[in-house]
Amino acid sequence: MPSVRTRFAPSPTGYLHIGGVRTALFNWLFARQHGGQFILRIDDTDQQRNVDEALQPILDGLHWLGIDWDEGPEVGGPFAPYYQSQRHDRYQAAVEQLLASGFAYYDYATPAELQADRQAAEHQQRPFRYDRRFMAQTPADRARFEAEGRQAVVRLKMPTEGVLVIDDLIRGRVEFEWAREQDHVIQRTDGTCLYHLANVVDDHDLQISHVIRAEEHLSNTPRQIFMLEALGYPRPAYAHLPFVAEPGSRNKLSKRKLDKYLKNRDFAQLVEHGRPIAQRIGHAVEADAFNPVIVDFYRTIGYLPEAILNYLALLGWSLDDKTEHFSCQELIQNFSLDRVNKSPASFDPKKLWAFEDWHFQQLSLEQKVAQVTPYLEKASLVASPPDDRQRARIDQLVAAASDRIKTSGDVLAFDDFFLPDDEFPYDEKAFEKHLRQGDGLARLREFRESLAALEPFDVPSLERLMHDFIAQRQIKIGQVIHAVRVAVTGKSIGLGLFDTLAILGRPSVLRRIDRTIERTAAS
RNA sequence: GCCCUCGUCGUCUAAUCGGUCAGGACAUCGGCCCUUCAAGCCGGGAAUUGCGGGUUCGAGUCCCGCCGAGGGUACCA
Repeated sequence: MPSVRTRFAPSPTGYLHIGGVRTALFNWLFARQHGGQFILRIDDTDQQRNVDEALQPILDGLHWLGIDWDEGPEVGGPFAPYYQSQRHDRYQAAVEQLLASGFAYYDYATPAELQADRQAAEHQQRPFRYDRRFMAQTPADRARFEAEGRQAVVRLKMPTEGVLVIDDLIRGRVEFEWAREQDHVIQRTDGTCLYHLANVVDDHDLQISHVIRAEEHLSNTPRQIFMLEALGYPRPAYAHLPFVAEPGSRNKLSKRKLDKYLKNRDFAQLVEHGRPIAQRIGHAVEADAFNPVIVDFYRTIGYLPEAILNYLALLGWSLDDKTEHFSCQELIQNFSLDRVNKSPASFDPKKLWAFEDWHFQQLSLEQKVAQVTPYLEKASLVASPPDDRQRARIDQLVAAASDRIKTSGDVLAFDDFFLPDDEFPYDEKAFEKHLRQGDGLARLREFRESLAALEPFDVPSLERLMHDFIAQRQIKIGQVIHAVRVAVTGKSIGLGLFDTLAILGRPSVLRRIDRTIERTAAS
């Protein structure tokens, strides 16, 4: 049985697109499930800019997600090089073979002539097909055309009749009439080769067994099959995946349309949640990469790779009518191409968020702490690495925060636990409401006295203290708790108050309350 | 224009050979709880399966015709 070999072939564009990840993921899952190889090939045929620089973010993104490749950049492999820009001699050889065997020809039509023909066909409302009037059949023809100052491209000599049948693993049987196909160009006048030729040669050279790619390539498959058969290559299996579409639409998700997506409430929320986190750790938020269409966005904010992979896997694939949560291992075990959907699936930021929440809550306390600590370090809230006191505090905080932390970066919402007692900022609205108005300040002073005498200073004692405190005064807990919270954290939202006080510890709590009381005096 | 693909609640989807009130999840809405936030618990609404025909005792599932969306039709990938 021939081994399963799949590939992901990104162009070095400088970023890893979320739709690209889904394609990579399906290829990877399929290869891993069958004990085959997953190959990373770089489609840099017409790349002007610095390939290394534009490729690195893609490699980094895949590494981060845990999508590893058996052959390709960084790891090499038996079929190197894995960069199309370095494989030109292979393409040249294929072009020559096609020419020699009569499956391709030199063509001397100018772009202007072709354009005119195309328009004429359009006016007559008939399908356009090049009539080969500048096809050179002999060396003499070539010399004659060249004497006229014409330059040659190489075109495929496509069949003019018959039907091509493709058994797509996802779409089923698809038929194309050869007569509708064009004599596509495979080599330009400057000698460079076009994508489809390169693609066919590379897939063959790398012994790709299953071509799993986006559906935009389905219509391109006939010309590729024509080439590979003319070249004598075996036909790989094909699986054309539906697009990952924009939120609430059938259009392909695109990096360029961020402005438009931001008008979508859910999408905007995703960005609004991430922005303060990114800013806090010194990550540029205007940068192109700060965009939920790009994987780096999620890495910056501290999403879990498992959550993203789980969500993406379910975008177009499902196991049954109820299973939603999968680890990578479970995906590898259960994935199958025949349960991939045919229709485009739109990207839903809210659902991704729900997966992130679920996966994060699966983590042990220790794992959560490990996830979260780098964020505190990057924001300079703790030393790097944190000292023992800070470490203990992170443990306590994460435990008390419970599911309030959903992405690693969320820990920064609790920065007040790591700021000096006389430096954490106050939310002015909350301060006004709970400390300047009503009797919050008076309660705070009284409560401070009780706190000073409390022994031991832990959660159960604090609860008891509060209970007695409000019972004696015949007041409701809300009449004191908010004032205390704002006094010690500066915020009106946060952890349970008793946890907050216990984590801070008595000296810190008293200093913070004193600072707050002084602040009410100053106006 | 022509060719190809797709079309089930707002979104992701489920529904063996056609066969119980079209199921689940996310979102949404209400209620409970309550110390803010987050959560938790209980409940609700939401799809005449793109539309119109046909076959059948019975169709989301089969057939025909429309419509809509996307892709291809490049010396783009």
